[in-house]
Amino acid sequence: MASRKEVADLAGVSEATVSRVLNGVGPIKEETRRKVLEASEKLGYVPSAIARSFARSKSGNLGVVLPYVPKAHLFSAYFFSEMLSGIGNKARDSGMDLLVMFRSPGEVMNYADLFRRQKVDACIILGAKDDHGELAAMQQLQEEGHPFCVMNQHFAGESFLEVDADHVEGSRLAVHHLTEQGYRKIAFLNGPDSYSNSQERLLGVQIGLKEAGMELDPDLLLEGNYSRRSGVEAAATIAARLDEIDAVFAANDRMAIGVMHGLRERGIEVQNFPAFVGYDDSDAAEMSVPPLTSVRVPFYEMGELAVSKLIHGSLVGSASTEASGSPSEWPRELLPTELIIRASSIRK
Amino acid sequence: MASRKEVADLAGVSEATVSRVLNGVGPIKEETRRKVLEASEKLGYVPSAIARSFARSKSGNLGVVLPYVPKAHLFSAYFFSEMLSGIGNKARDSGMDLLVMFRSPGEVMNYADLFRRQKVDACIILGAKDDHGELAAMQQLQEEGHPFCVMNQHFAGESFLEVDADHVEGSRLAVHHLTEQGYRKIAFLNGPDSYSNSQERLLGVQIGLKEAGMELDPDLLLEGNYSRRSGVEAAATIAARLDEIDAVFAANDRMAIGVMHGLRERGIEVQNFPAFVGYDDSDAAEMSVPPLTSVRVPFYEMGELAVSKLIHGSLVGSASTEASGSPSEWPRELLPTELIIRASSIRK
DNA sequence: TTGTAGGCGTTATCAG
DNA sequence: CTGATAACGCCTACAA
Repeated sequence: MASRKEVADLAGVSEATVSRVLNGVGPIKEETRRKVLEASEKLGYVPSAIARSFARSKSGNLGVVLPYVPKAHLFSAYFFSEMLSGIGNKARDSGMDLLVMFRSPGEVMNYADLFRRQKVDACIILGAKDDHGELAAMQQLQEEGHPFCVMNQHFAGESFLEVDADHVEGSRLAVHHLTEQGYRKIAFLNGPDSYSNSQERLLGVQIGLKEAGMELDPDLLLEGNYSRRSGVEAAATIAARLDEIDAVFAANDRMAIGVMHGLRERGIEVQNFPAFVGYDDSDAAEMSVPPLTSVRVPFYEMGELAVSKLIHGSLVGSASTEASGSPSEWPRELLPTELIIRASSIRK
Repeated sequence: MASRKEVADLAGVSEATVSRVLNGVGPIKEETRRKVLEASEKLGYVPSAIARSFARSKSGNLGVVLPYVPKAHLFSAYFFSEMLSGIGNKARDSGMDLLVMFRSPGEVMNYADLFRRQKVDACIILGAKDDHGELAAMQQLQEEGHPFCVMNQHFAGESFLEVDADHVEGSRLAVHHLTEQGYRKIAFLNGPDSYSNSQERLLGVQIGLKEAGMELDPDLLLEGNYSRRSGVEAAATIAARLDEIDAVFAANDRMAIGVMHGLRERGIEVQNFPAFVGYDDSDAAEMSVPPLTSVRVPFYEMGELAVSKLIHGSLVGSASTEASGSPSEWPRELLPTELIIRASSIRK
């Protein structure tokens, strides 16, 4: 493999000049540039990313932390592959590589070490929970001035850079869609309270009901864990009170589908199903029978946005990796959600 | 951030000794070790991964190339997230980090440059196609002696390190399951021929039919592109000849479900559906209505295996990153597939 | 068992 | 506009 020195020799210039040409830095005489490029081409020279990182003290990597994926599949693959694609494409445009890490079940991630070891210049955290260890790890990142972005989770009272969708509005839309059609007895199957997303959905549901002059019946508020199985389990409750329930709004598609399955298992026919609305508008919604009305979340765009913010904020790529912006610089702006209406929620 | 020199000073040893202790290299007096560890702990010293990479000329990264994910979602997110999890966990155990890259639509990947730039020490290629550019890129890798592994795609005549599942057997099992129950008019909806997986499925189908004293009716061999949509389209053909078809085997779950949807759209009732068998045993199979019989592929395990092979083969981690093994060292061993029987294929 | 010193391939600074 | 040259932080013979 050709070295830079060989290129320099062949081009009749110094190594420094080769470097400048290849990095497009500083003013270079056109002829010199051409000579260098030719020599480099001919020799098949490729600069070492490692050496460059070393010299610049920057890895050129964007870290992406993914949640632990248990057998139960609490998290939908759709969710993450969409976000990851968005992140990946945008990162590529910015010349960064993606370093992905899976959070492990027990272990509390020490995010700061990622930076200290210089494996990443910035990072995006997906599927975080609002628990003590997680919060502390992020606060440390913040204190040490490492650029990072949290997706799909809000930490109240903190000034983290966050990217999220408007789940309050998404949930309100879902409920409004139901009440508008005359459904009055709406059960809400939410996810665990430890995700801000769940709390936001609850709020949206309450707002939606209030708009229709109703309020959430505590008996009709159920909690699952975002897995299909938990939906199946919730179906037991729902089946038992089918006469007091005419619609079900679930906090994600997997649970909505789980409930449908559970009802079927109990011999309840589709025509006797309550109306259903899910959330995420994942593949599964489209594939479900009946096709599931669902709240679309722009995961892909959220991924892109997270990268843009990280880079655009001069948090990465600029000379100073110092402090991330102040709270006021990063107001919480939410991407819009949208209701996709399918057969499951249409009044028969 | 504490430097190694400070640690050395505090511990009263040389930097080299600090390095040895932290890397567990060479014989060290227990007391020295303790002193170094203490000093390092107290100062919060964290060695720079970049500098280490530089000194060792190894990035410590395992590259994972993912296919382009089009809007059409030809590839199932399930498929990749499972493989990625398997790869990720195993890689972590081996102290490697994952560098993921998305293939872009037009561009022919130059895999070799990844290595030349030293971004990765080894790489795993997912969702490769058997086309000219792809093959050439891999041959180059092979020639230059870079360790890599191809998953889910076989390149005949090449001696690449490959990890795949036994799709011939998986397909045979699917067909056998159908013929065993007396289904005789079996339509096969395959994927594009440019994936070896499709070819293997076809072979398995032929074997399965032959075992039952039948053979594949060319009119009942359909081709989709692994997307749900292509299944919906195939449903047109199937619906038109519903009297000549009593079972459908699709090369993946998405297409199987697409066919079901297509039939429903045409007003065909579930009780008049042909038997269905899908492939991959993805989430969707379980969520489908009726639940879809499918061939389980151990994607997670395949991911783990790929990493093991790459590492175990001393292809990575050892001093020599020279040639990858000879063909005979890497015979094509296939992970077992398994038929998961659900309602869709049970004789009513 | 430990210290010394050379080298890894770039970038960046400073002269010229 | 271009050429020297000093870091960069760690690993690893080699020497002691």
